[in-house]
Amino acid sequence: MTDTAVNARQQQKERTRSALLAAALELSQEQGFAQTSLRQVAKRAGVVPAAFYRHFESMDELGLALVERCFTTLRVMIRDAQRDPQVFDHIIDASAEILVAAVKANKADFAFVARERVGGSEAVRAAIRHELDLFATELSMVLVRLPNIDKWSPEDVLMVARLFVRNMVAGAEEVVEMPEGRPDLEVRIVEGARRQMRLIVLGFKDWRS
Amino acid sequence: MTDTAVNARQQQKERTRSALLAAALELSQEQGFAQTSLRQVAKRAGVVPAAFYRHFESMDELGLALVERCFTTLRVMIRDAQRDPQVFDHIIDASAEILVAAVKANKADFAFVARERVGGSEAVRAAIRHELDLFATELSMVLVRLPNIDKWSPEDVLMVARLFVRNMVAGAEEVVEMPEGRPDLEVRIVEGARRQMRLIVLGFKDWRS
DNA sequence: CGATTGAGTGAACACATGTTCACCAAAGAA
DNA sequence: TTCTTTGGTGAACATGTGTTCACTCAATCG
Repeated sequence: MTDTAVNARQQQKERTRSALLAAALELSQEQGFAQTSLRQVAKRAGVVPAAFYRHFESMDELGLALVERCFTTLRVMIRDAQRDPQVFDHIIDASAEILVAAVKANKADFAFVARERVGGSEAVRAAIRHELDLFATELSMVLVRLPNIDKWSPEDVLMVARLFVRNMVAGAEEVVEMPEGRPDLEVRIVEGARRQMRLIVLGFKDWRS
Repeated sequence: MTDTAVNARQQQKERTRSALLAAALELSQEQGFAQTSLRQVAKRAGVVPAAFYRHFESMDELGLALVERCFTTLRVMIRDAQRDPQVFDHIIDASAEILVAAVKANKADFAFVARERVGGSEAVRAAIRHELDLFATELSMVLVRLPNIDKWSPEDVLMVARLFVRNMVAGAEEVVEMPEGRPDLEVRIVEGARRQMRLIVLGFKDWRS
């Protein structure tokens, strides 16, 4: 048999595994991951508590799987955005809108990352920080191709990449906390984020050391 | 009797109240406020669980009291720093060191604010966000006296104030998460924060609209 | 086909939680 | 002094928790 066989056994297992992940993500959005219990997750996934252990050793392991899944989603999105040349040309002006659109489309994922980045368990926190660091490194490889920056030292490029990531996370937090059905607030957030990005970029050409 | 009378009754009450607050702050630092139970707080404060209710209606109310206390501490610190004219003259270069020193001196308070700002209960989160907004407003009144900025629109000044507060919070988070006894990491954080601030400031003179 | 594997069950456990209640003893008021 | 107020006690409660165990029964294997 092929390893992507229509193996009903594995298929069913994968289905309840995603049900557990989805349930955990939902509950995290409602009350935070740390306040979410194994039993709640199992119940919402339509499964008995003991069955949880067939898929994860503990809630911590479930949390790490969730982090991984969120960042894969996120990474694909950023990659697609970068591929669009029009976006790359106006990277600063566009990035604010892209961010808001991305966050809105995957609100649950971003909410999880934003909340558990600082509030969650030690293991989950460390995993998220690591992923964000990776992000900053990737971003610095994009930034180094921008005018003015191309002559900076690698440390400075990384510094400004971190500054961007930090403000993206903060922007994501704002969108996540945004009440439902308030498009006026949304444009305010986009506008504020864009201005902050532009202000930062303005300093590029005068940066030394 | 005067209202600051050596009233043994009130005195004792106030003492166990602070014991409860201190216990809650300690436990928050170890495991997060949301994961801290009423019984744990009572036990560490050396009191029976039922006694908790003589001081707070719920853990949520205790959390709000903690937020208030943290920000009063913080406000005093910033006010003292502003009063020093030497600091005000080199506000940007100094602010990074001040921040790190302040965070290190009141690590528990800052850790609480940083964590519960996004991970805590709805009520606690709202309270912290409100206090931080107040902070940004206060800061904008300081910033408006700086060269270049004095002609900006009020919205733009507030925007840059928010940018600063956001990065201060992020810097505080870094210090809080910093492992014990790693002074090398500390200077890296100070240096990084200072560079980011300087980069932002560089944009001031070219800002328009 | 019969044997085996393994995802999901349901009950039980030992414990921690928030909240209540009647009670106590000391501080303060009369 | 006696009476009242009140911060703190200890026991009890109902409920939610993580984890275990022997079990079923359908999909898979030989």
